[in-house]
Amino acid sequence: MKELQKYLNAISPIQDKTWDRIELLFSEKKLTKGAYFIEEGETAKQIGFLQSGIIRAFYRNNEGIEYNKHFFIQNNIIGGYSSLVTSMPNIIFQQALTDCVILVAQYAEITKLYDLCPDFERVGRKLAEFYFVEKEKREIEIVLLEADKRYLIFRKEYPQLEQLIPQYQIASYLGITPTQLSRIRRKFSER
Amino acid sequence: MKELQKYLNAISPIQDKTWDRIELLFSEKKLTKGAYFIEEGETAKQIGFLQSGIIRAFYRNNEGIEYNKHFFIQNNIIGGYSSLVTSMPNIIFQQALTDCVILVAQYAEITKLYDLCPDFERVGRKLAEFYFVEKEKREIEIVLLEADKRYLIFRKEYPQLEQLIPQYQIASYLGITPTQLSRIRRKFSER
DNA sequence: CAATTTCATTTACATATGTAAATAAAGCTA
DNA sequence: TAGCTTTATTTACATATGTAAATGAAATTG
Repeated sequence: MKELQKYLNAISPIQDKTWDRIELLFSEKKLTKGAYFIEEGETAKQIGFLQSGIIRAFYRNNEGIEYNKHFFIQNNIIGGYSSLVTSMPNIIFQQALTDCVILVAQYAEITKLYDLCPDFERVGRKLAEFYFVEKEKREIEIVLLEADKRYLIFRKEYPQLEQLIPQYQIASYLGITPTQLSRIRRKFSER
Repeated sequence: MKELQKYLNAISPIQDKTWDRIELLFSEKKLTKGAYFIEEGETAKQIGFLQSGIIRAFYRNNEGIEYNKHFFIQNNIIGGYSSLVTSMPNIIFQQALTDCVILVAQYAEITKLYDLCPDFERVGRKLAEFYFVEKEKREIEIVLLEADKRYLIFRKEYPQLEQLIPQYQIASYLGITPTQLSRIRRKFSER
């Protein structure tokens, strides 16, 4: 719990009594490798905080081809934001790539608390803004940079991850096939 | 002004007296073709509502290569959202592709009004959420679809635009060269 | 209207990436 | 540990896209 408090406080300061209320909303839950935090067809209801483990957020098209939109690592908020705010079924799913421990809260409870604690609502808004900026950056990377450059950015952004998850998950994040990632890796190791 | 009121009301209802205050913040401004609403290096201060004309939002990298992130058409909000919320210099610029008439307000005045009118703040929040969802959709398109499919989506999304702006602007939106767009267009017209 | 500039298309070639199948390596399980 | 399954790499070929330069068409301007 301590880590969640630290995380929220770093975004925007929250009062101690606000934290007392927040704490009550979250409870610990375990996800084993391969299990889903958000599944196909569901409408998102919960929000989480990843205490340990790795989760991927991904999209799957009609032909079953998947694209990894994002990897979540320790001490980050998880949950289907678009689905939460639109109340439409998820099109982005979230799955544990390793065993995970998460803190889970009902999103409806969170928004209720927004009404009572403006300092907490500010955290929520800033978080959304931060995600927006991140997304803008990634969109530009995807269009303007080639896969080898994006691979280097991935390694910088997630230094630990490369050892922990399969190559084909990384390829999917980069928007290329495992074949192509293999070629890129060979190219870099040859020098 | 009427159109702006309609636009905001459609997102979330605003009271008449709230609208009276909003109206005071906006004033009309003209942009001639080629002029910038947001320029390089600046930090965004203003927000606008496009009454007529076309504006492109684009990114330019170190080598001067540009990527059109978005086209704004009539009756849409414009402005450098990321820069407004982070107070960092713009990395996305906005330029008129045709002569434009816009309504302009100081963003600081807008946020001040949020404090007074919760119904207006709700509009702001919903708008941000809507943008977020749009972005998620576009990210998926870019990674998962090939240029010819994205071209068809562009034509559906902006039916009028193809006649009004140069092909190379469209190519830049699709993340390809004018050469490649030309090939794609030929492919479609051959059938 | 002629000249100039801007834009779109085409051409030829190079490269990045995809697909499908084979092989190699690593990890898991009975 | 042996055998099975999953994952990673390699190979051969096809295709999408890029680059650079030439050409053609359209728009603009003096």
